[in-house]
Parts: sequence; C-alpha cells; structure tokens
Amino acid sequence: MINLADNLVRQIGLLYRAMMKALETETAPLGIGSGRISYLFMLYISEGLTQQEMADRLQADKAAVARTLAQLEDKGYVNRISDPTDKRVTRVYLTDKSKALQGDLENAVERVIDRLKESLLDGEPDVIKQQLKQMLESLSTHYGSSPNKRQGAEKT
Amino acid sequence: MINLADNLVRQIGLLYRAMMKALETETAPLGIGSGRISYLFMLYISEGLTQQEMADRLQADKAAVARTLAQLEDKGYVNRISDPTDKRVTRVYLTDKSKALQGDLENAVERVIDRLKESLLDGEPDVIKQQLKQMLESLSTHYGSSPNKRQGAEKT
DNA sequence: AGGTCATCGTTGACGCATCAACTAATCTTG
DNA sequence: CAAGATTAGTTGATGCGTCAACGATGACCT
Repeated sequence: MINLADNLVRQIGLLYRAMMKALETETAPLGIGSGRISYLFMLYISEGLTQQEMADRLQADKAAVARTLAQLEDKGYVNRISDPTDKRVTRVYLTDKSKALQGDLENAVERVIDRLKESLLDGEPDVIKQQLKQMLESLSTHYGSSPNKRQGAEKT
Repeated sequence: MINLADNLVRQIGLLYRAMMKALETETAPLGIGSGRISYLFMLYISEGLTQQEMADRLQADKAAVARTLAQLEDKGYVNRISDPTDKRVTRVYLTDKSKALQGDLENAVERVIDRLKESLLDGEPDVIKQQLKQMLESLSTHYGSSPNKRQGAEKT
C-alpha cells in the first residue's frame, strides 16, 4: 500500500510547482515567462535550430514550441526564418534583445538552482541530478517519451 | 556559469512532465484525470475536509481546488455539502463511486512509483524523497509557499 | 512525371495551474 | 449592535502543456 499523503509522485509534483513559481519570481523583471526560458537557453547553445529540433531537445510538443516561439517573436526575442532549402522548416534565431539577456537569465536560473541545492550536502546535487535522469529514463522506457519523437526508431 | 542544457531545473521539469504523462496513462481506464488523483487521495485520508483545507494540504490554489472539485462532483466522485455551522465552508465527501475506486487508483499510482524507483538502488528512493522535500523547503522559504497559505503566520 | 508517404508547422480543443477580483458569511471591536 | 476586517468559495483572464487534425512541402519509388 502506498503512502497516500507523502509519496514520490506527490513530492515531485510539489517541487515542480514550487520551482516554476521561483523561476517566475526570479525572471519576472526580465519580461520572460518561466516557461520560455528553456527555449532561449536552447538557442544560446545552438542558434538556428528548427522548431522540430527544439521540440525534440526540449521533449516538448511541437504545438507548444510553435506557440511559444510565436510569442517570443512577437516580443522581439527571436526571429523565425523559413529555411530556403526546405520550405517546410523554420529556423529560429536570437535577436540582439535576447542575446543581451543571456547573462541575466542565467543568473536568475542559477539563483533558483542555488536555492534547490542549498539544503543539500556537497556532492549530493550531482547525485540527485543523475537519479532524476534515471527516473526519467525509466518512465520514458515504459510510457514512451513523446509522440513527436522518433527516439527509438525501432528497426525497419 | 550554469549548464544550459542539463541542470537541476531542467531535470525536474522533464521528470515532472514525464510523470504526469505516466499517471495519465495509468489512470486513463479509470476516468480520472491525473491532476485529480491527489484530490481523491486527500479524501481517502480524511473525508469531510473543507476546500480550503484541501487547498492547504495540496499546496494548490483554492481556485484550482474549487474547479476540480466541481468537476469531480459533476462526474459523481464527490459530494460537496455546505457546513451547517458555518455557511462559508463547503465540506467534501467521497461517494460510493470514488470509494470503489480507491484500490485501483492506488495501484495505478503505485505502478508509476515503481517505475520511478526501478532504476534506483535499494534505499535510494527514501533518500531521494527526503532530498526532494528539502529542496522544496528551501524554495518555500525563499519564495513563499502559497498566497492562500498562512504557513509562517509571522508574529503578531 | 505522378502518386504516395513522411515531415514541419499551425490551429483548435482541452487539462491543469496561477492570480486577481468578487460575493457571501462570519468575526472583531468600539 | 453596526462598521470593518477576515475567511471560504467562485469566476474570469491568463500561462503552459497535451493531443488531434490539417495544409504545405519535400522525399520516395515505380
């Protein structure tokens, strides 16, 4: 019998929501919603990704990616340019505005990460990160990761 | 400088979404949305809670609680009865339908928890739960937990 | 070349969560 | 008791995420 009030599922849910709120608080002055941060982070790593690539890497629905990027474009944080060699794909680029924000954004996220880590012992954060990754792996294996994603690719 | 692609914040976000999806999959046959499970669990522990008490314990917004319970009532999973001694409060009770579901629901959640744990070593799950709780604590301390919640209560 | 199939992005419908503003009931206090 | 503060619950607007259906484009293949 599981513990109804205090189990892993509940802990993860609570932590997620608290974390999103913390991110929201930290990034509010920057005018970037907490959900959009990861999109910019992705682009800071490799500009010019297609929306599909971004969806894959974020493990997000391509619909969410399309909508989020449309908003970011509206607000001047990214440019979306149709790839000339394949008109189906749209490539996404940073703007001066979003480039200028990188440092502040990283600091904001780092503050949240510091809060997450502060109650832990030295070394634990890395272990936790690893364990979270393993748990994610187990879930992905059993439930499939994403409909968009051709991860496994099966044979044939 | 933080790791843009692979940091705690991202790991937690990914795990949360994968977990919700897993819950959704496991509970789909039961006709209960993954977000509503925790409401029923709360009631399995103590029936007759007020909505405010549920919001406190779930650390959820009371608006979300109100809406979710309204849906659950619509579908016959709970009864909401106005407290005769204080007409402001609504007390929430299980129905035969939801009582009959308890076992199945617990099994469904337990399957997800088992998946989460399966890649971990013996003993690690408890440690992780504890660490998640600590991280949640740190965030709550720094960012406040909930507007509805009078947790700290300050002095005075 | 032409038909079929796959891929990319968009849109609509929806689930779940938050905040802010509101109503109704109760409590406090002069 | 009456005025004002507090508490419980509801509602509306919004953010973020999912899935399903669709149009446009490109790849494949005979």
